[in-house]
Amino acid sequence: MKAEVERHLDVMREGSSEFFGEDDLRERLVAFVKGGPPLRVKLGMDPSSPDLHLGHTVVLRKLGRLQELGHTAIFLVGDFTAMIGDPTGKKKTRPALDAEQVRSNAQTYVDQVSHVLDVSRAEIRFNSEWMGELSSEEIVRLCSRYTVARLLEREDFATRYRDGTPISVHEFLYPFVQSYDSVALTADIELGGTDQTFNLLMAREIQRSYGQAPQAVITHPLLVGTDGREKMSKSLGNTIGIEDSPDQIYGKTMSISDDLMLEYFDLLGDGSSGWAEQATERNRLSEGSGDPMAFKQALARLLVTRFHGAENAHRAAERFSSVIRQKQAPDDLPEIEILLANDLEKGLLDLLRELEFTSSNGEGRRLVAQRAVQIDGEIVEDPSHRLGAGQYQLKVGKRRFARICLR
RNA sequence: GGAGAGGUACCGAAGCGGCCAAACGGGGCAGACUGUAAAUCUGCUGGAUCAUUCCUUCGGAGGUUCGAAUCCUCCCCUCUCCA
Repeated sequence: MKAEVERHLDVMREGSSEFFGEDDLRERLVAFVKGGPPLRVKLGMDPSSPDLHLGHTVVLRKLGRLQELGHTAIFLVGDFTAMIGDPTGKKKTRPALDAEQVRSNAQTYVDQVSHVLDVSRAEIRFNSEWMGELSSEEIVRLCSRYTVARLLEREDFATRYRDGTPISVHEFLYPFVQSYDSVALTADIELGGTDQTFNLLMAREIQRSYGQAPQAVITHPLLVGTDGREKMSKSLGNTIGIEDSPDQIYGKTMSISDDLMLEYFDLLGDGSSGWAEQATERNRLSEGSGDPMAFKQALARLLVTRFHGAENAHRAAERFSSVIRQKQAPDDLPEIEILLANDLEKGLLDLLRELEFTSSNGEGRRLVAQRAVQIDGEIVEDPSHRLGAGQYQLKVGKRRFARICLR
């Protein structure tokens, strides 16, 4: 009995950063193990960008594992909240989204989440469900439960206030809404990134003021983006997306720094078979021995496998080694047919733009001048180069290839 | 309501009548190096043409000037202090 409770707590702690309210939770766990109701575990996400990435999966995996222990996984889509725009960690006001955008993002979220979580057994909720109903009177009452001074304790607000960066009043509302979500869902546990600590803790107080037992809060370290600097985020363009192709996931993973790859391994690994096998190698690397490249390849394969299966992971690995390492064009490039106009020739710069390799002729000229453009393996020197009818292999930079047929 | 400060390219930030398509840093792209990297070094980084030149851009709209991102007027937005 006791061991069972500890087992649950261990899973909760694993890979986490901080755990608040553990003692209260233990009591509820004991009740659960004795046949009581499962704990309600909340994880909320804003459908502000349509794509989920590896950063989101850290916490999603945790939700999935708690689900496997028999608890209720609640995936909350913050469709109402997205219209406010989460100010967390932001240096300036985040643009609010319109209802249309939010709805379509929300739908793709649920689809994507199904890669990491058993959606059929989870409770999928939208906070517009209750927030849309809340009267102005109730909103004002909700706001009376917390003070401005306490909101300003938040690092991001404090910084912006001090630096004179604008803070709109509606941004103050965000943590209230998020807290109210916990009330509406009667959450026992809420998961989130460390950047959400404030919001998550505030929910405990709001729950208490509504006469509910406060939720436990488990925060997790933020996954650093592929740039190795900032947290992974779509707007910073440093993500590895759940919906990325096998080649993209593999290639992006290979491009991260050695330091970062260890962090990825630790945060993204879930102790399942493939990961466990690499654990000893991982320890060898942190001691300075071992083969970093082989390890990174293993990591890349594990990640591709998770989202696309072992078969695709194997193919991605092979393609990577021939295309990038041996600088060969991929052999399964689709051929693109382009019809020639009546002059029977096509200017290289126009062609590059049609393939969307460049966005202007200036950029094309630059690439030619930088000796980055190859046709059939030959570096092109002349930007005004013209191509007649025929088949060509085009290479731009390190990894942009095209097989074209001009007719 | 009063008094100041400010809005510059993807971001940060100089410029304050012509030499400004606009310094510098970051980011991005390319090349070298490498283990695929990272770090480092070099170059490029509004558009059309590349020979000159032309077009669009410095919150918005007007105006003054041969000529404005730079001066004037009005408007919009942000910040600070005081009420």
